[in-house]
Amino acid sequence: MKIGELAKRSGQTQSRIRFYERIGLLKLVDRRANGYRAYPPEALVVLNLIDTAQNAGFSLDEIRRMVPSDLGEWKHEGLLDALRAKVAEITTLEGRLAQSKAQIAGLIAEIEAKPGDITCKDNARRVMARMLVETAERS
Amino acid sequence: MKIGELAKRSGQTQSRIRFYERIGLLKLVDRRANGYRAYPPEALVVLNLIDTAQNAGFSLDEIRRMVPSDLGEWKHEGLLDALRAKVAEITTLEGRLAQSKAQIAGLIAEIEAKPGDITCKDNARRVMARMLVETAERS
DNA sequence: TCTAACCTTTAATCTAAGTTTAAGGTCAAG
DNA sequence: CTTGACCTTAAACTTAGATTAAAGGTTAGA
Repeated sequence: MKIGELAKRSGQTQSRIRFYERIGLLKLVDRRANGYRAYPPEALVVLNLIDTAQNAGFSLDEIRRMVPSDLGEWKHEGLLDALRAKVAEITTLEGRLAQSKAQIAGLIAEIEAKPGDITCKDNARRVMARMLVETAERS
Repeated sequence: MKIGELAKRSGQTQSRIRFYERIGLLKLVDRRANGYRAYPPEALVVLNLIDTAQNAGFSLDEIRRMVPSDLGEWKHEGLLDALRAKVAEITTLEGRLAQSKAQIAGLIAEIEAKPGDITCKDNARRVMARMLVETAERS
């Protein structure tokens, strides 16, 4: 399979596929006499794997460490550790997002609760004072 | 207040404070005769505000659009819209994270459920087949 | 043979949010 | 008057994950 076909079948750009090769992520490639890249069908599997892992939040660097690229010898214990670490990481991130969301929601409520008889400027001051309290609490 | 003091009191680096000024985020600054920057106390408030907003997940670009920098005229309706949009964005992100987490957790379970009588290589194939199914389902 | 579709390479460019470096001006103390 | 702390600028560099451009080689079909 030439790169154009692999690109079409994997849904990725040629430049991206060449980039993965350059950074040592996709080693499953040969060369024909004319210099063209020749991919075995497994290359499609690897590209899908990379895409899946990336969607799960792994960086290309992490993926390179996890995927053996020859597709047959997973350094199994390291992989499990990486997966568990990633779950923990996501959990942490979820906590931070929930906090941010609550903070913003609170701010919206604060702004909307404008007494109506005070000026916009005064409301701004009131809201700002509240935000600074939150900032102080966070640190 | 000179930049050194502002940096110390805000907990940010001088280069960062100059950078904020350069991109038009911190306009609350004067110059002394010698060329030194002179900050009013409110600059500290603005820096805290930027920090808070950034922690809530806003980009500097978004912050610039939201914060009027003269600290007294909030284009109120735009701010509320931005805040609501950010809450929606966080909610979307939370959904994606939950999905990723579930996917990884499933993968961990799959790997650990290795029958015990098959080889590591065969288990790799089994797990990979499973991952590719998930990839296909996602697209 | 011409042309269009493919393929190759290296190097530059992009975004975000800054940091670092180089070269130099200002100021207070001893 | 010199030393050290502080300030100035512009420009280059950083990371991640690519994309784009420039310049050129290969191949299939009419």
